[in-house]
Amino acid sequence: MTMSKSDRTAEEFKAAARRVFARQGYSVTRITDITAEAGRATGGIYRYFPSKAAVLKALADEFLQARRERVADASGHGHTMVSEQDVRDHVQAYWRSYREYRPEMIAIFEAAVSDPEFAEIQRRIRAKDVAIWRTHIKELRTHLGKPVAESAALAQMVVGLLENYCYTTMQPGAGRSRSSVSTLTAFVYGGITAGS
Amino acid sequence: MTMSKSDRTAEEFKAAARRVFARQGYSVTRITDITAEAGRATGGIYRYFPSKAAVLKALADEFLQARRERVADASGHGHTMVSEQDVRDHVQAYWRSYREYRPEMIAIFEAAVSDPEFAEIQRRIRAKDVAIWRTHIKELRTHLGKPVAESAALAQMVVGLLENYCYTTMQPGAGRSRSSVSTLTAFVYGGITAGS
DNA sequence: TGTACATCAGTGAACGCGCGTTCACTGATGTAC
DNA sequence: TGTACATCAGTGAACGCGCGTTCACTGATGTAC
Repeated sequence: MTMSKSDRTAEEFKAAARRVFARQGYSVTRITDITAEAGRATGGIYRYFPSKAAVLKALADEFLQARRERVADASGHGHTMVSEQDVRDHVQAYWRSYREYRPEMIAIFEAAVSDPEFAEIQRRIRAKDVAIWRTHIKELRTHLGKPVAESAALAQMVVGLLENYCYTTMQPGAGRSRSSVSTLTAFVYGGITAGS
Repeated sequence: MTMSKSDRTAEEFKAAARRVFARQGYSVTRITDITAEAGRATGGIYRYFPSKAAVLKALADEFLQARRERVADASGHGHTMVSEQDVRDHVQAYWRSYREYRPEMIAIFEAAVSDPEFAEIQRRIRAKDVAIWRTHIKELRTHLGKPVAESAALAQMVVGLLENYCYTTMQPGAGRSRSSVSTLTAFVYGGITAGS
């Protein structure tokens, strides 16, 4: 894992972009904000990234890669989803992942509004989360002897709720937010175990 | 309520903007898309609206006005919130309102990403919904003998869930979506009656 | 260790594209007599 | 009803601003001998 000078500069630009996105979001960020944050001249970033969107694309790809590895790890451990505590673990995992990748989440979210490429990336991220939750919800509802037919819709709601809540409470400019994992867990658990 | 020719043209521009927003959203919409949709020359819209944002502002104000009247009406009827059916009524009201004002909701949502004025409008809309739901959740939880302390957080989650779900399922370009009021109601009811 | 040359990272002023906005003009509608 | 003039809605080509992107140049690092 040795790194050329060139690689390091690219990393610095990415890191600077992350910091700027965290501070002010993606849409209002100018390419000069990123280069200034990196302490470099405007044109320099184009040696490493062909466009502003490409910088975010690189960050998004790293996030996707990291998540793939994380999911691969987790699936080996034979987790089950049968209790509220299990739900809590997953809610907490989502919350933490969102907080860790907050700049990416915010930026992808904003970019998706006007750039179809990021809309697609966002759709993929969501779809993966929904698929995971659907499996878990099926398991939990089976365990509780409840019908399983609505699992897909419930999963979509859970993911929507988590995404919206994290996005809203971790907005750029919002103060540091206390974790609301407990209340969130209660709500999600109540929601997915409800009905018939 | 008589309308001058001038008033009518302004209305036509607003109606055209609504249609365009519904079709393709706000961010990617160019002022020429709106004027073309209205069947007029580019410059004409500036006789009635000082800017592109002002067109959306006018639509947003109409929405806010309509909602104020609707809330005033409803509060006279002495609604209560003690059963799942009551929750369903409110979920359905949200769903229908969102569908009726879909162009405004989508456009305000998108505009909020880069324009602080619309971020503030969106915040106001949300805050009002949260306040209403908080009252209702308190009532319901009191009725069920459950602690009321988390009502504000729960209300925020309900509104976030509803907003996200409506936005996602009513995206421009998404096919006509069946109403999911039943599943949504079950989830929300389960969520807000959960805990202790 | 020192000199000459090549390569390459980095600079920042200038460019140019997209798009919101303007404005000189036109044609229609209204008013006076 | 008809003519002359004023007003005002509407036109669309041109303007100009913001910002992403380019490119001729500079200074630093690497290589050969």
